[in-house]
Amino acid sequence: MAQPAPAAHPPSPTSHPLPARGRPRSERAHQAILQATQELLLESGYAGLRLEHVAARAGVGKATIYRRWSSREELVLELVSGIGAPRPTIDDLGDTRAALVRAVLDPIMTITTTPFGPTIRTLLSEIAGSGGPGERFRETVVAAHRAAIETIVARGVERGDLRPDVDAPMATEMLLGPVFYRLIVGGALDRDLAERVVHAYLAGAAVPQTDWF
Amino acid sequence: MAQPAPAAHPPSPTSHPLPARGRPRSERAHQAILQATQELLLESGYAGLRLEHVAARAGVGKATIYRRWSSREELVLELVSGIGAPRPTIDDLGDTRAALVRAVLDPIMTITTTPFGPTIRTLLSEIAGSGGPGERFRETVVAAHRAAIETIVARGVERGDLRPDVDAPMATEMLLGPVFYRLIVGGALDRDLAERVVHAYLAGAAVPQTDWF
Amino acid sequence: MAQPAPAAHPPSPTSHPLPARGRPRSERAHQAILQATQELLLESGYAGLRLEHVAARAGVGKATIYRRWSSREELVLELVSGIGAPRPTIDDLGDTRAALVRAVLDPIMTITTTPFGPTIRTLLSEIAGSGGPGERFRETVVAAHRAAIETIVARGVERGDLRPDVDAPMATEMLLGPVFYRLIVGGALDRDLAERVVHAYLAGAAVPQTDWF
Amino acid sequence: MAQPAPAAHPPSPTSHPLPARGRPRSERAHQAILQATQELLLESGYAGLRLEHVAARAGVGKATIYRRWSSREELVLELVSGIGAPRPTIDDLGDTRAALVRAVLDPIMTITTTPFGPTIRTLLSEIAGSGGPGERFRETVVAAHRAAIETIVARGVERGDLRPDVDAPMATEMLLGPVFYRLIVGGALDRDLAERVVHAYLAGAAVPQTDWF
DNA sequence: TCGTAAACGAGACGGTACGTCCTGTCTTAAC
DNA sequence: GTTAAGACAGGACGTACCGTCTCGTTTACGA
Repeated sequence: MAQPAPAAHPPSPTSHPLPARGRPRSERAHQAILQATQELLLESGYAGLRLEHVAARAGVGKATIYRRWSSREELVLELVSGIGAPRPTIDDLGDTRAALVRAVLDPIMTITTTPFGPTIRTLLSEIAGSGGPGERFRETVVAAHRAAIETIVARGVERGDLRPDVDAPMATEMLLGPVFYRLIVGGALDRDLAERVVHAYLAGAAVPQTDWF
Repeated sequence: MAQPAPAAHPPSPTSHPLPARGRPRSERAHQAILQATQELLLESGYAGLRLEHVAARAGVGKATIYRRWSSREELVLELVSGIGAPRPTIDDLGDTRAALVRAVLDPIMTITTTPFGPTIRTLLSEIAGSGGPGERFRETVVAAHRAAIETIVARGVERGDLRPDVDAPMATEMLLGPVFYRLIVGGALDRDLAERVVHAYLAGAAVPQTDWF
Repeated sequence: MAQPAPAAHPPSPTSHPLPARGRPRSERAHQAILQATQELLLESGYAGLRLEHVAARAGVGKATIYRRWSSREELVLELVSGIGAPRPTIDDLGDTRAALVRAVLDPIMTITTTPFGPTIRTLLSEIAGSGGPGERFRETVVAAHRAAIETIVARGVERGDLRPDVDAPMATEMLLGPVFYRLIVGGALDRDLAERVVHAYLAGAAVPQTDWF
Repeated sequence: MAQPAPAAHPPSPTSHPLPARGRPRSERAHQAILQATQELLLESGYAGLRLEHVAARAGVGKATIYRRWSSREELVLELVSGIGAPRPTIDDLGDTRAALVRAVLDPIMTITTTPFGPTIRTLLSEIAGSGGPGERFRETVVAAHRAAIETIVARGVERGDLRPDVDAPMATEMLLGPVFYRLIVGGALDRDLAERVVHAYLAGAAVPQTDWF
């Protein structure tokens, strides 16, 4: 969840199997399109994004865009998928709390310090939908975060930091839920949020030593 | 958070100060527009909503729509704002846990059992934005939920059910965050979710009697 | 062909047969409508005339216009018909040439010195058409001119000023044709035109005493 | 004044200086638009002509029309300008009278036997106006007729058929005026009219050998 | 002195067309 | 075979008027 580099163009996964007939595709045009899309997405939002404007700003014909991506959705998703996986937080050193704070802070930093934050905001509706974009976002970004948090929780239990009966599958919802909540509803997205979320998650709200729950 | 009744048209905040010159606006047309919008929103999503189609289905001229709402956004937001406030949960009977479960379950039920669930999903990007629609949604729906939860938490503390040092302002984020998380990322939205969220929130994940946190 | 006074409202031809129940029609509104129509016709032409604007400028409801005239055409025609007949040129004193000049000059003066000139220009297409407006124009304005000219020609023949074999029915075409020609094609509309037309009409273009024609 | 062929699209006055970038304009669409305009103009008149209907009947997008003509007026005028110049009547064989009859008959035939007659009738108001359409009509159609008639008159004088002192500049008004008069006011437009106009113009109405004029 | 009834101003109504903009496809000449 | 350019058919946008209607108000007449 760091390098914003947009992936290479999909039709050539690794190498070019064909002997490459005719004029080769322009890498310059490809990058210019992605760059222009990025800018216009932030200026006008997803709903206001016009491929005609992308083409004009990139100095490219519209057909050159359609040759590479079949729709506005496809094009934008290539940008967002670049958010990638979080650094796996594998280099933990025995501090469960710190690891959780880092896991919460990671998406917060992506949202607030990279261009993908605003982009994601404008794409929320598409991500929430059941169509391709949402699926792709879930498979890449979300799955990575969930895996990281579940790893930390499992280690915390092993280590004796966390209750053995902790509801592990809910951990991601409890810890990242507040981040998404503020993404939608508003509110600060900063280190303080990460720390208070982790604290509340660990400490619990109920008076300890009671058994009414 | 129950009656979908759309508010009366905006220009009359409380009462009608003017003697009402000219032919009055047709309540029939007003309702037909909202009804058609509702239907088409669910059929095609927000991005696919065409005011021309709304007008046609409602049997109304386009001008009659624009006379009431300045944009597609405004129109749709009036629908969503109809979600209104949750039943205040003030009639609680001393059971803090049950009250919290109900507070979490309330938006879940709205999302899953009323037409506003799908509608909200398609409007997430607009709600997350800083424009008028998001503001309005926050002022009505969100504020009501936050108030309800903060009331329950305050009572819980008074009653001795909750820690005196509980991070009360974070309670809404911790409890509703998971609901928004699943709204975006996917996952069941049901009573089981509400109960597990409340349990995790109350119990905490950390091993009790420790003081490492 | 002088007094622009618009006729009284059509539904009461001479007297009021009904006992006149209800509020009587406002003469003030009637005049204001005609006045506003006149102004807007000159500002925007017939094609650009909007009854909505007429109503606004007259300070009148649209229904008040439709109560009196069934269409834009009807309203405008009432204005144009006010052009009326030429002064009959009956007071001639034996000078055929002067009478003809006056007959030609009369419509020229109407066109150039009254508001009906520009109005007629914008209505040419309607007048040329076979619909009601043209019919009305022909019955009133045109018929009067034709009658005046034919009277003068007949007297001229009696008097011995004009050839006995003159093509009398063509006289109107020959004398007023050039006026209409310039109305459409452009060119000065003044006394000089009238005099040259009459001169050419009387003298003929052919060399006299020949018999090749 | 015969071939209705509409001129090529305006932006290429003589030749195409640019290397013609992008897809070239479709000649097929161009002709379809003019054809549809022609038909609808005769069906509904100028005032009733709807570009939306033209586009539909031509099987063309509205933008394709606006790419070529900036307004309804422009489009229709291109049709009318197609009336073009009269056959120059230069091949005259010494018969001044016959040449004049032919010059008068030429516009009569255009009006009565081609689709441009009704078209011109509906456009009279526009032609009479000082705007672009009228200017264009005058520059093409009117100028050609005037030139033809003035040539005939000059030759007639040379030949000794016409008076040396004939008011040559008035000849066009005298000969074509009656045609325009009947176009507006009604009346037969046929060979008889042409012959009577020319006879009256040549013979003059006054008794010959008098000198009272 | 009062209804009663029609006209009044205002302006909303269901429509239709406007002229603009954008979509996704196609067609050109140049490379 | 790809490129930039730009025309293509289609369709929605938001605005402007059409001719009709529905309000609350005004103005006259006949009871």
